[in-house]
Amino acid sequence: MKFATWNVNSLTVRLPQVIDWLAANPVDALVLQETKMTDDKFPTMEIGAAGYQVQWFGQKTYNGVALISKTPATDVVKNITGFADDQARLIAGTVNGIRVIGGYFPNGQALDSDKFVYKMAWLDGLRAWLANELKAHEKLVIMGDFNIAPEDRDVHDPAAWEGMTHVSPQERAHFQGLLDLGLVDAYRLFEQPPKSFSWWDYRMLGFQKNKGLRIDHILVSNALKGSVTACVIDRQMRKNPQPSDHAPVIVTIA
DNA sequence: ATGTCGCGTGTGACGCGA
Repeated sequence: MKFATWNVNSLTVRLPQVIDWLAANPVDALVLQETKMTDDKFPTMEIGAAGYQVQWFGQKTYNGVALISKTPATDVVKNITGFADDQARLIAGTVNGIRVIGGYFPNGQALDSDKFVYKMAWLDGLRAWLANELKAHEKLVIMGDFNIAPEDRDVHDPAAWEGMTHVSPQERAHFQGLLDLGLVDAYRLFEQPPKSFSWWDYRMLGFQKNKGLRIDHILVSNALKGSVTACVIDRQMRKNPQPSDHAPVIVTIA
């Protein structure tokens, strides 16, 4: 089985790339972030025509997530149960007996921002809910744009990022807290090229200079850990004429 | 270091978020 995550930075703009990508990468499930559209605008027909099922949850202008799958997702949940949120950031469903969760974690903007307070609260809410999800679903995958670079090796220039969001001790403690629930970072189960990133700023030739961060992650539950055979970042998609600032990440489970 | 995108407003430059 293959599962993937991709922050598309507007599904309106990126839909043709998503359709092409699915044709080239026939995954069992793909979660999208930053669809940036209300539910009435969601391109269900086009995704259906590509041979996929889809569940979606969006809002105007910002955020928005979707769960695309070969077989229909069941027991679908939108946002974190028990955490009141007016932003569309999470979708979960069961696909082929595996609980699949797609999340667009808050950015946080700056450490002294109200948005950072929200990010911390969202992460607290996620951890509490995820603990219950893991009790109910031994086989679980949570993936998405975490907006956290877990370690310095996930940052192109750790010194330049000191004092910024995505790399702070608080955020990294939250990432570790998720792992402590019984999850593992699938990408780090394998030897990977140094300076492997999943996001590059559109500005300042970020991609061309490989000035990026690894902030898009796939965490798998301990019950699945032994079956993971590969995890890769599809950097090629960042070379498209009109790319998202994020590349897809794909995990293969035997 | 903030040079790029995408969106919404409201017709076109600008503010916002990333």
